[in-house]
Amino acid sequence: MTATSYVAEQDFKRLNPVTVPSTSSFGPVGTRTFFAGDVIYRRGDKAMKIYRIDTGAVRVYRVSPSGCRNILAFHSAGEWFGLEASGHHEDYAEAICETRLRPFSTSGSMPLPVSLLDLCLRNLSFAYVRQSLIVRPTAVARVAGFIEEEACKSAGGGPEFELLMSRADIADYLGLTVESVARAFTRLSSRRIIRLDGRLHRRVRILDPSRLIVASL
Amino acid sequence: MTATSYVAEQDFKRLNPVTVPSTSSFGPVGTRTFFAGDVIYRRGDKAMKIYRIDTGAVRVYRVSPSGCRNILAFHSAGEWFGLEASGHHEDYAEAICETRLRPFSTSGSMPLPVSLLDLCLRNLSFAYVRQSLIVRPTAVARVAGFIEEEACKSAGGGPEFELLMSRADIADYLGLTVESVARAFTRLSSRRIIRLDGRLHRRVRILDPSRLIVASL
DNA sequence: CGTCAAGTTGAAGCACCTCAAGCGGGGTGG
DNA sequence: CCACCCCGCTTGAGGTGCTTCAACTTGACG
Repeated sequence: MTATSYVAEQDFKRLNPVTVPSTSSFGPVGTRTFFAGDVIYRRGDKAMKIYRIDTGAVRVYRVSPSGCRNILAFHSAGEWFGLEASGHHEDYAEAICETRLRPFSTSGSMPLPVSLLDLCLRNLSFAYVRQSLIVRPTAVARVAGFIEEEACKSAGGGPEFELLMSRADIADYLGLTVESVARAFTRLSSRRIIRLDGRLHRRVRILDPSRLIVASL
Repeated sequence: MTATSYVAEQDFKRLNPVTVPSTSSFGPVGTRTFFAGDVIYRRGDKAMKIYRIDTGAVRVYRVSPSGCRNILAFHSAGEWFGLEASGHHEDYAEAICETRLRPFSTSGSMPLPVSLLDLCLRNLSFAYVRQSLIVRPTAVARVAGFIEEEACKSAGGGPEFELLMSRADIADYLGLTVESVARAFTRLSSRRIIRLDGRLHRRVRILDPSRLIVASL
């Protein structure tokens, strides 16, 4: 179980053209833009805001005492994250691609456009789904379940969609190694259950939804 | 019905700063008693109440499409459970041993003695802890982490405590088989990190806390 | 064209799972 | 009272699948 290096995508970010974070007058706090690998908050930071994703995607993770990164959740457009029980963040949040966020202060008197309880229940529900993913016995089952999940989130159930996250991110989310994830993808691909295309093989087309479900059991 | 009543040492001061008024002041809802294996609610039941545990312990689980039981959480004295996002329960709840509960209606006009948001945040926090447990690579690491967790919850960090749940429960919680859990226990035991005693070897004494931590990494 | 990052593939080793058998305590019935 | 059964736990042997380490491919960028 190798600890993944997080330096990688930050280097990648430096190659991207730098744009000024737009401070459009949207509500009490403006929109902020992040690039792949940018840190949104760190463990230990004061938790005073919650964030809504306009475009892009975010990974929320913790680092175990042994140094392994453990991704708790991927959040994509329309979702909220950043709510903490205590006054400080217990985890890290990073953009996995170009991402526009709207922060909302939780301490201010400004009314929030979302119920904190609903938000929390939704994230709890996500957590339970992930738990049922991780305990699946084989790597193929976990990856197949992950693909189903992403298909629902990204494409509204449509057959084709783009994975925003790297294989390493998926591995740290599913509790597998990068190699096992890659092998699971190729196995599903060679069995004609999915097809992989595009840059870094991150474009997924589900060819046989019913066999994908069978594979995920 | 097996009247196997494991009388748990309760000190329910720890997690909840909320003080619960006596049942009488809350009118219609009283205390209910369950025995080991009794069902508290089922998947599909209308979710109209939340429950506070007075004494005993509860397992909350789901059943995967493939028929595997997946335990999401163990709750013990002082903790709350049963809150659902939708109007129906997505999971099952059963008593692990003799358990006294206080149900509180969430729909009534009666004020609740606990913040639903706090409750939800706490359960989310539990879920994240469990996730970091499950992804640990080896069976010994998972079981060691589980023992630490239970020591904190049951004995307030004390060196000796009683496991309320069976090895099968632990297995379904950690994503392992019963045999692997048993082997991990014996391994920790023969390495003099813990000692197992009592009925069904459920009494655990932590002999070497620091090596337990090392084993859990 | 060289470099680097991300992904894929191969080979060897080990950990977990499966199946099976063996304990041991508690409860039941003769 | 004692034998028996049942259930939970433990232990053993064999097979499978994941991890580890390593090499290779591909695409992007300068």
